Amino acid sequence: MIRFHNTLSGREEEFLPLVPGEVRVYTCGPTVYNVPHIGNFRAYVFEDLLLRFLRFSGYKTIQVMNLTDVDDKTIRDARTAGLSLREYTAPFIESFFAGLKTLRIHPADHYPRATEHIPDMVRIIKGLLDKGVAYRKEGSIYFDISKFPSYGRLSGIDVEALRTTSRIGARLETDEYEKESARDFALWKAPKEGEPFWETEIGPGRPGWHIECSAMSAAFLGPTFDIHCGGVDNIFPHHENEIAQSEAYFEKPFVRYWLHCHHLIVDGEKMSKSKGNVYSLDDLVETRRVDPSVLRMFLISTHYRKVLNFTFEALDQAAAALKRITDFVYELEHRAFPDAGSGLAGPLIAEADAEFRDGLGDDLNVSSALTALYDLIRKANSLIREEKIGADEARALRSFVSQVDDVLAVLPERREEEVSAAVREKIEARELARKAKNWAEADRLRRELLEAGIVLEDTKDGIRWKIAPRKESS
RNA sequence: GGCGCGGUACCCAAGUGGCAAGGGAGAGGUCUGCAAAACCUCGAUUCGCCGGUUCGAAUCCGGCCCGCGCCUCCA
Repeated sequence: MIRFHNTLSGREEEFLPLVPGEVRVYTCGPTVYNVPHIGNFRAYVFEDLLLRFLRFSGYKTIQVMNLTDVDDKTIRDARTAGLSLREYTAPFIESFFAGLKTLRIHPADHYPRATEHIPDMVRIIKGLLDKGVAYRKEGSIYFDISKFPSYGRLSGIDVEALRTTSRIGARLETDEYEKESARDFALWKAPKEGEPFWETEIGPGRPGWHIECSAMSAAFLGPTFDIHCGGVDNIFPHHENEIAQSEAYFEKPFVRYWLHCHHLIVDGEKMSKSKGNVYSLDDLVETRRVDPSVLRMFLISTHYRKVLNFTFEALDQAAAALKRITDFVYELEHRAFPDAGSGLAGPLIAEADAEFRDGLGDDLNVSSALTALYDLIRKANSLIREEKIGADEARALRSFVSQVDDVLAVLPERREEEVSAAVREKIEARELARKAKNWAEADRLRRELLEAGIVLEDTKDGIRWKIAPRKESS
């Protein structure tokens, strides 16, 4: 059984898709006015884990991720740069997709752009006007939240309090607003001098932020779909407003399960430009040479509904944890196993498999799932040591780890295990020195190789070497 | 002020009524020329604090303290 914590109910619920065997998922994507940071990627990695697990569990998945390529900031910055929206956003979109690849995030089925779905949005806005739940004011169109009784259900916000209160108890004079209520939100914004706008049947202008998700999710997934994900900051107002628009227009339930991931903080503090602690993927992977697998391991290993604290020490710990898995795989692939095994590997795998599935099925409890894997590794290593794992069993274990990694996707890409002739010669020279019991020379060469990222292991079956994981440098 | 998340060993982190998972780091040991890898052993009489319920609580209830997030078109 799969259970997810649904923000709508505030508790865990059994997950059953609308159409048996098929899951439709909408994941809030990037606003492409800037290079995405690792906090953004935490959300995408979480969503990737979710989708991978659903497929691992036998579901067919359809995933849509939007690209918000028109909003206030995008317009503002494009204007400053003297570029069109399309020109301005192109490099950020590219950076976003490059990041997905780096972190081995499986591509969504569709990446619709807001600017390419204006007609879909206009249709909904027009419908909302016709139904009387939206109104025009000075060229803009607003959604009237008083016409949507369940407004506030997702976020648990009291609409009455919202109407008169901003933060810290400060009262707002609602009369001063153009909108009829302080918290009515814009569906369509009147054109402003020098800003891009679209000529449409509801008049010239550009879309409000929330409407794109209502329009594009319906276009690809239908008016009702299974899962909608995003960061916790989107619960209010973004997702609350999406529900209002979609349900008021389609008169059908919008999303069945809302899954929100918490934020990533850095050194215990919120990422912010003023603190200078905002990291992009390139800052870590290119500049500091952090292994992308290690970064993914780090991002994945804290439960998605908890705040994740990014520190370089935590990254080192993730690297150590990952190494435990990669060393196990290395052992399975490079050791000479006896022909006959003990028959103990099968039950071990079955047990780990069940625990792994149960763990992730429990609202993506990665800790439990990883424990299943580590338990298997410890027990299997123990059997390997006792020569109780046969060649077939080693293959079965390797295959199980691969299956698990279809979900986690943390094992490094298979590196070409080729090194330069110079390194190869050095390894041989070190072997000769060792055979001659010239320990000083052998150790010196080993140290040199280690600095070049080559780890040597002397086993009773002979020398073997592996490429050390990349270690970040600051 | 409202809504929400969290406080479990040196670090990370599961567990949500019945003897406190797992990973890392650390200590000791086996193996090894030495390492590396691996395995074994050790490690919280205790789960932010104080009360309460219970045969029994990290887990339920009440109160308090601390950290953090959102309530600004920030995932």
